[in-house]
Amino acid sequence: MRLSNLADYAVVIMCAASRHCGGGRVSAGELAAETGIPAPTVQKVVSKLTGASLMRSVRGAGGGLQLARPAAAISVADIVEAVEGPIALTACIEGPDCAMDHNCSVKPHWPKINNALRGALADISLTSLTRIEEIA
Amino acid sequence: MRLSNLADYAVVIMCAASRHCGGGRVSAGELAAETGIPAPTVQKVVSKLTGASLMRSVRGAGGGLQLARPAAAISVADIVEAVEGPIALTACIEGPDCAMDHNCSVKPHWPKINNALRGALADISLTSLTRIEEIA
DNA sequence: CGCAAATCGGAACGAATCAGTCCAATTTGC
DNA sequence: GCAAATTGGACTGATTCGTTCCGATTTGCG
Repeated sequence: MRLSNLADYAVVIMCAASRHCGGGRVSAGELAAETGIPAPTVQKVVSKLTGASLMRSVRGAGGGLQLARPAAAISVADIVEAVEGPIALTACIEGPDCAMDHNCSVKPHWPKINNALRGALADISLTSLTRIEEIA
Repeated sequence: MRLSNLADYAVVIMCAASRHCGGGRVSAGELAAETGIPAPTVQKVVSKLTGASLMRSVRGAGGGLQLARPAAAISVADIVEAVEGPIALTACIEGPDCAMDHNCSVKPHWPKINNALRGALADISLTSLTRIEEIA
């Protein structure tokens, strides 16, 4: 019940990138300096984010990163899924690895729980995270 | 965004124990045979469950396990917290390990997300998991 | 009253995933 | 054409998770 540090970093990085979205492209080193995350780690997170088409990357001198979509259209659920894969609490949903399988009475109920969690995370968008005065 | 196998097993074990709750005590080996989980693993999960006062254990010959509370009063959130610790997506909530600390604009919003997730899990009780006909 | 069986509890080992770091490929600007 | 800058992927080390085994405790029976 605790997401990995990579996903945590991804949220912080996306939040920092949303501020520079209007200014165009931002380099990975710039994001590392602003977030305090080690530069190589930022690169790793960014690579996953671009792979999930959440960010757009421009290579070469003067290149950098920028959000692929408006900040309002990106939710925490999207970022978490991009870094940690699909939001599924149990592995038995995808493949039949559980020995019980047919006799497991709990199995049919997991999708309901997964949807509840995903919905809770989908309600949080990047704009709501940048609004620092809306905490209380 | 995926809970550990231990927590998954804990939910299945608690669900299996709830059926034997009326019959009194159940041995760990019995639960292992019904759930298909390796017996030693069941013991480990049970030890954590009893430590969290979710189950009551009786040692000695003829002993066994039983639910400490009615099944309706136990939620998935309780079981997950018992096995995996408090439901907190990020570690920065408890201790100041993040270098940003004061400048992190995302930090104040995590409790809201954590509460949303915990609420989603708290709505699922053991009785709702045993009701197999209420899936759809 | 002593013995034996059965059970829970904790500790140790191995494996897998995760976090962090480094180097190579590519592209733009001069 | 050259050089600088940046992304992308691959490797190493560490932490945590999962599994297994052994010991301590308690009850039932002879």
